[in-house]
Amino acid sequence: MNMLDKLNENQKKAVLHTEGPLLIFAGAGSGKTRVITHRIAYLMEEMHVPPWSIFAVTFTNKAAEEMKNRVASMIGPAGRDVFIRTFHSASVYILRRFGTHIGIPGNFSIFDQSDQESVVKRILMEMHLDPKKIRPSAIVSKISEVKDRAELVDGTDPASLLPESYSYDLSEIYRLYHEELKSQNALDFNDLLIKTVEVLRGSPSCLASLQSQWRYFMIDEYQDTNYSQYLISKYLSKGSRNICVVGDDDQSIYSWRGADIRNILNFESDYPDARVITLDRNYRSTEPILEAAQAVIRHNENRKDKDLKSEMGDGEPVTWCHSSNDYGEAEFTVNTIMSLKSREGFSNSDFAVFYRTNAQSRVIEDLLRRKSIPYRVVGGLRFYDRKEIRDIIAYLRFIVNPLDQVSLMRIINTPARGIGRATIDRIRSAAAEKSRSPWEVIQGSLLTGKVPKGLTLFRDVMTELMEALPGVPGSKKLSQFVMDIIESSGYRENLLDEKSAESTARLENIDEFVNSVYDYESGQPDAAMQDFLQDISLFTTEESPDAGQDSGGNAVTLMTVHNAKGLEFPVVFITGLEEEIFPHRLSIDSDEGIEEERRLCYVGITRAKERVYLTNAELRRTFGTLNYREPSRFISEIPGHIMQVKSYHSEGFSHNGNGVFRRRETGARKSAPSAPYPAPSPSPSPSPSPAPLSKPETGPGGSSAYSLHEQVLHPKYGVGRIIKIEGSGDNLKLTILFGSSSKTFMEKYTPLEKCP
DNA sequence: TTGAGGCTTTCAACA
DNA sequence: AAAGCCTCAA
Repeated sequence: MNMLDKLNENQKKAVLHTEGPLLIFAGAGSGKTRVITHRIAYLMEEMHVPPWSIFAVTFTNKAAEEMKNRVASMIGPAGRDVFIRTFHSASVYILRRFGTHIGIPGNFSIFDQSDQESVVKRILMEMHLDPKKIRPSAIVSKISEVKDRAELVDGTDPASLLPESYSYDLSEIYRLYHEELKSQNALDFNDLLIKTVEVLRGSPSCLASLQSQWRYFMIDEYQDTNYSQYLISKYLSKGSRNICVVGDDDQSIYSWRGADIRNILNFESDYPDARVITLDRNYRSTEPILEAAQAVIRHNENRKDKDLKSEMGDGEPVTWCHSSNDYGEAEFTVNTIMSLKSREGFSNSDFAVFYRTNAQSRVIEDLLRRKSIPYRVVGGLRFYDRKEIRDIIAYLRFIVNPLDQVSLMRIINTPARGIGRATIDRIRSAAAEKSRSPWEVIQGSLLTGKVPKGLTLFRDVMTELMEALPGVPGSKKLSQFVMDIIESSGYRENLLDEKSAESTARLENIDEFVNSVYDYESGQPDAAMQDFLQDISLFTTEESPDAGQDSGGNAVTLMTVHNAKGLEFPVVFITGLEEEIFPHRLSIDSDEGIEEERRLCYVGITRAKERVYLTNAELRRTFGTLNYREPSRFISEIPGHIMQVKSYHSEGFSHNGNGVFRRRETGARKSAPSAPYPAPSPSPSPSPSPAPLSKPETGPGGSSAYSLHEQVLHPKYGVGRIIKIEGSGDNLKLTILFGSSSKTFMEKYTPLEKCP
């Protein structure tokens, strides 16, 4: 078997150690994923372990998908039967199978942060507290923080963990919150893990059945596991003891989500017979990049000392570029991208631009767009977070789980059907009085007095849909069902009537959503609607299907540094390296905070294979106002002699055009920047090479069966003339002129007839 | 009850 | 700068 030939000594040892506990300390770029995938392949090929006996968890869906693909490409399609998921997704799997043992029906809703906030907001109002003074999001994060804590999972009264001395009773809110979730048959993200622990602890038969199913465990990014995740790994692997964890304390960046670094540091005391293997040869970054990254991370006090060695040889030094403002920073970034493309043959997909907060992406996006460089934004406003998608999902969620009031309240008057606050209050009080759920009140017509027409309509439409819910696998296509909802709820018609650029975009997104349902059902023909909903609730870092200008793949990648974890790119820009941005203002007051920011910076730099550009802007617009920012301390932690220093002065005006950023004369800033930083030497700005011609737009309706100016018959609007054709395939859109007004339709939804 | 327009608040990272 | 909340006229 030459599978092992491509591995170095320690990697090989890690692959060959299949029985008993194993801890792999894997430095950045040391081939961690390679080891995990080879280990899985080795287990299957050489040890003849069946794929379904292997349990692997990674940190993101993306990483899980990637790992599946890599395993499949090594050993063929059987690799796809290995259980590779995120912890949350594995928990949903376990809860679906065994949740009923602890009273959780399979059709539970999963509440994300905004769902949690609306629950809390209502509780606050019922307690006569002002949601404007006490922010629901703050309460939600306190609740979540407590639920991440080991003590709670181990059965301590939550009230004792909640901070006191507030003007309100936090533990009362906490209690009501959970009562509310229970009554709505909903779980939040923390619950998924906590309830899974409960199942494993409380039901020996469930545990035994899972332990006999899974015999080999691999936990990636172990430094970022929280206590519940630690317990889930521990219980599941207790039978076989074949647990392999992989991690790097320097890359722990999720302590704010309850990640507990002690899990990895205590592994050896948990498993005294554990084998420990360290991977410290870096196969990703050139020497100067690795040097700079290590120079930064060495400033952390609280870490295991280690030294990574680059196997990639010498390269270009890391560049620091100081700009006068955020617009200039973006200009420098985009100019450098263009110049590397034309002079050194890099292509768009070789570049990644990182930032600390999502809001920073805008300036860079603007400039990329202006220069016609295709880009994609990973994370940020997720596709499933868009209003119209959330609305449709709320319909689905409510139909699957009629106790889900958060969803009900979202859709009851969306689109507008004349159900306002007064009616909703009446429903609520009737529900409370009769101890029924709001839907039971609506459904059973339990309201006294006259009922708005819209409510009766809503009741009838929803009842019909609930009866048509694809229950038996294969009875009705999920995608067809979703299309029915979009139609019969009036959602689609409402958007069609609006005819604005925005409503068109929304229709497009809804169409894209239907496509995603279609893809899902093709991949999993037996899945029920509840499976689909639960799966997509966990799918968050998925990039929007229509992000950027070009989905063709060759695009510059934009994302937060957090999102960059586990990825690599030839050229990396880390932007906004300023005090109060990166490190972030809210982390700056504590050593732990700063150290986590520093690890984040380390993660960012170590994503790069060949080039790193660190940038900061002196003047940045935040919340609509301009602020001066000092360069980040992390820049000063890189010795001047291994870094190339530039400064870039923006040409032209700022984005808002009011001259705030009027160009300074080059050299106007003669005074050296504050002491610890090497003085930026004015250097010619990278001259923008001729921008590569942007791809010509996909010709209108290349393969379409329709042609411009053709006459067609619409079932509702009658005969019209096609005046515009956009998109193609499933996205084909036709704008048709009826008399003096025009309407745009998605071709795939519209039964049009051609008129000869 | 609706929806336009004005005022306020918000941006930390994510499953 | 942009989203969300509130108010008020219709």
